[in-house]
Amino acid sequence: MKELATVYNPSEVEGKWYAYWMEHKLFRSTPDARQPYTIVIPPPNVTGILHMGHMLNNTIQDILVRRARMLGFNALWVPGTDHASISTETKVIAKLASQGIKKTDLTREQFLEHAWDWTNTHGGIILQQLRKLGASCDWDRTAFTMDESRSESVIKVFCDLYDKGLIYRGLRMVNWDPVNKTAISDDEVFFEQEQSKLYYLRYYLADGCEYTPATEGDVIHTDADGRRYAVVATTRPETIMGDTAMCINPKDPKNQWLKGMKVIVPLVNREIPVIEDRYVEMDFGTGCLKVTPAHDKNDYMLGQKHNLETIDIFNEDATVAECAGMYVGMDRFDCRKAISKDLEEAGLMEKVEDYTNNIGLSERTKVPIEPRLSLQWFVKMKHFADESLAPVMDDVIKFIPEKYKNTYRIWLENIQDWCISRQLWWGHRIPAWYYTAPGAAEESIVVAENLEKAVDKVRAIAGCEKLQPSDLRQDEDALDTWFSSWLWPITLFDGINNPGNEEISYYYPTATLVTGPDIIFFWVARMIMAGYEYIGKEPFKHVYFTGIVRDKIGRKMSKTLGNSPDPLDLIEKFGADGVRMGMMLSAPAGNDIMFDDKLCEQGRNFCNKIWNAFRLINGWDVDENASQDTVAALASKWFESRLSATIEEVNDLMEKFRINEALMAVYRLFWDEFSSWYLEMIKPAYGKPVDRKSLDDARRYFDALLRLIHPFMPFITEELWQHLDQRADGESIMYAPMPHAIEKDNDLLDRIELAKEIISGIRGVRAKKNIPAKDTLTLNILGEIPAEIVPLVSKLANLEAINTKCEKDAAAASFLVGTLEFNIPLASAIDIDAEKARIAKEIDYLTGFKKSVEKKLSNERFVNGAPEAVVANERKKLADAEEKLAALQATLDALK
RNA sequence: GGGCGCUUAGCUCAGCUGGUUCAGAGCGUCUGCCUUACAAGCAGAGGGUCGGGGGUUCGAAUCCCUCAGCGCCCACCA
Repeated sequence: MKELATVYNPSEVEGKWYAYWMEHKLFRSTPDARQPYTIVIPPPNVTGILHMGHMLNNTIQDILVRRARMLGFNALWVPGTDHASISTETKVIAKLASQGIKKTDLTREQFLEHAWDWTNTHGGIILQQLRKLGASCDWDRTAFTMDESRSESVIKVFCDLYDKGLIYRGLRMVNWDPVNKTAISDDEVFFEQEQSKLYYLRYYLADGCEYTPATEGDVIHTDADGRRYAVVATTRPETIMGDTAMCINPKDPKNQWLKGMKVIVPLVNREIPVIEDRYVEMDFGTGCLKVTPAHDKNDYMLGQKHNLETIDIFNEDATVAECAGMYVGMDRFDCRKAISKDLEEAGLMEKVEDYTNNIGLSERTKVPIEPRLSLQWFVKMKHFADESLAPVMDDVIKFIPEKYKNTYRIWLENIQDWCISRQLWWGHRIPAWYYTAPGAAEESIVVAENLEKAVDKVRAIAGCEKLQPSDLRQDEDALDTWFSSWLWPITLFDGINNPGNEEISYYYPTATLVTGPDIIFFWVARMIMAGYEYIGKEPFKHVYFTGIVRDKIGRKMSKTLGNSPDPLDLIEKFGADGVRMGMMLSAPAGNDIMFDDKLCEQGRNFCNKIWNAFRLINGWDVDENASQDTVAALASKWFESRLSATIEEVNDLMEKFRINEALMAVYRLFWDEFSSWYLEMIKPAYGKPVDRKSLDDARRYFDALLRLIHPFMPFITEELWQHLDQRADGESIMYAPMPHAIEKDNDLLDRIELAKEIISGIRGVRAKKNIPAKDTLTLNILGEIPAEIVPLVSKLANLEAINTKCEKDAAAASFLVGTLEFNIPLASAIDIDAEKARIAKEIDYLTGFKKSVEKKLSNERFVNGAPEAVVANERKKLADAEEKLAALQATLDALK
């Protein structure tokens, strides 16, 4: 065999094996007789690039898929991308802007052409990057939320829900961006503290209002002319033209006198009623709230509740509208200044205070959001919420970690209808058409999969037989991105267009969804809803929520902070396997991970460890005639059990999705048990050959270890697995079975642990006494150890003799394992004072320990109350302590 | 404001329904080693009264109360 470098070089092998896997279509899955194990990728934004969050997320998915594959499942990981309407449209607009093109100068068709160009050039870069990570996706299935099959499904579902009466068009208060003239979603609004003013405005009682005698506590304002008025505190005086009520808290003692009154909106001189609602905070301002249903979310809620009129006083660009009757055409902020001045001059401004409040700004244009009523499309959620709560609460769909069940439940219990229309072009266009029936005063709506069908539908209506396609006008809006994402696990298998087909029947429900808790509502919950609605089954069995990747001091990774490493640079530096391990080492489910390059370094070091262990085994010459010596035979028997123990542990941990702990278990098995102990046990003397049996055993264990590690570190394990034996072309560790646990010999495991402790004790003496490893020593045991482990201890501790049943030797270095004492006679005299001090210290500790145990045992309530086993155990502790103390005392006495 | 969660070694975290796998792991630190697989390594060592206080119990890192600090989600007071 050819000589291997002492350092593993990932870049030399990773590309090679990925190409090999692709060439032999090893990621490919089609339905067959095996059990399926399916994961659908949370589709990244089509124009996005790989960041650390993706690394974490996709590493986990790959680990799960690769493991399932080796466990004999027909494992499928479906990749794809999301059209991400808002984000992509924003990027395209920005790109056009840099070329001096405004979106408003383009037709919808022209814009979409640019968007598709952009998508096709930048699209899928992220999927290419995933390959560097080793992602074992079935690339032949790569999907896009806006490709033909997915689009068709989305439109079908829209029509279906509309026909079922679950989609409707209605008014809703949206976050309006007056610059882009579009509604934006809540998550695109960010809040900032702003120094603003609180204006106190006079609302005079309307003429003819019966005066209500003041009750105690009433705060009644009267001006110089004796006219009574209420005072309203507002940050937005420019909206008074839209006032349709004043609201007080019915329990507010200050404002009892206002009950049932009407007041006059200042400057506007319109009468509005005083309404009562507990929503109003009595302590804020004067306890009087002006209600402007068209321009505030809560006011809208009040308006609905109390049947108030809604006056929309702003245009799309947030200038004052015609219907306001005054300040028409003025920008909202100019209007605020003007109106404030006019109020002041009219004596209607009581006072102005400085005030700090949170104000919502558009993430895109940084201008304050204008809450605005507009006609939007909605999905009724009640029906869906009812169906999708129980499966999660009953663990039909298991959330990991479980705490998110709560979050999920609370959201569902307070669910609001889902606004699915967006004033965007990039996305699935809403399949609704408007037409005016002959003689009708208003437009009607028809929903259909396409224009042709829409026309057919319209013509079927009496009186509309002669309408032409050109008489129909399609809705301009696009659907919310999530309206395609929520179908993802279904549409990937064509379950909408082709219900009950082989693929959907086989791959659905999928096994595990790996995603972030931030999209539990947007995506996870809605997939569950769609799953039950369209397939009648849950979309996945498990949802594994990852944490957020932060930097090592806990800050979120962000472009502006520049604290986010480029994943590809990391792979370049540490190898994909090293980075994967680095990601996984500190990533318990649901916890944020503090990412540190150091962790990747640890991963890289582990690769190197594996590499060198292979070099060792690989370099041994075999003596075909030699038989296995007792130490190697024992080591082999032991390691088989030790391996099984970890296999069991890993199985258990993986089942609980404690992936980082599983990885750590494997890491320690390989590094400590296999490399530091097993290989040292069987290692032939320098220059000597190894016997055939020992080599075969070692290679067999190494093979098993590679398989155990492969899901975590696919590249190095493939490389070495291929080196380990002659493999046929197309053969891969990817399909080698995951090792199974055999029945463990627990007594043997205990005996070897004892041997290890003795060896460590001897090494400890060497370290303390500065005795080089190559100097042989004699070990005297004041008792016995199992004969079986004697040669093993002798070999690893480099002993020339082991004597049992020895007498105490005052001149020897000593140590205890359990209650058994070991002496090592030393050539040079031991430092008696130091030794005495050490032993005295130990006696001190043990005496204290003994006392506490005795105290416990002399407590009748403990002896009577505690379980038998616990009491027996305490007795043993006491006996052991006494034995140890006696031994130590004897040593101490001997030293004197 | 409502809800959820966290606080254990220098750092990142395990410790399930209270009692030998209860004080653990990895990394880091310290000491000694270039020992012929690996210095990206080997051997050894030190390190925490489990956030503070109180309670329940024979017994509490573990259960209850309380205080302090941190984080997340939702709703955001005009």
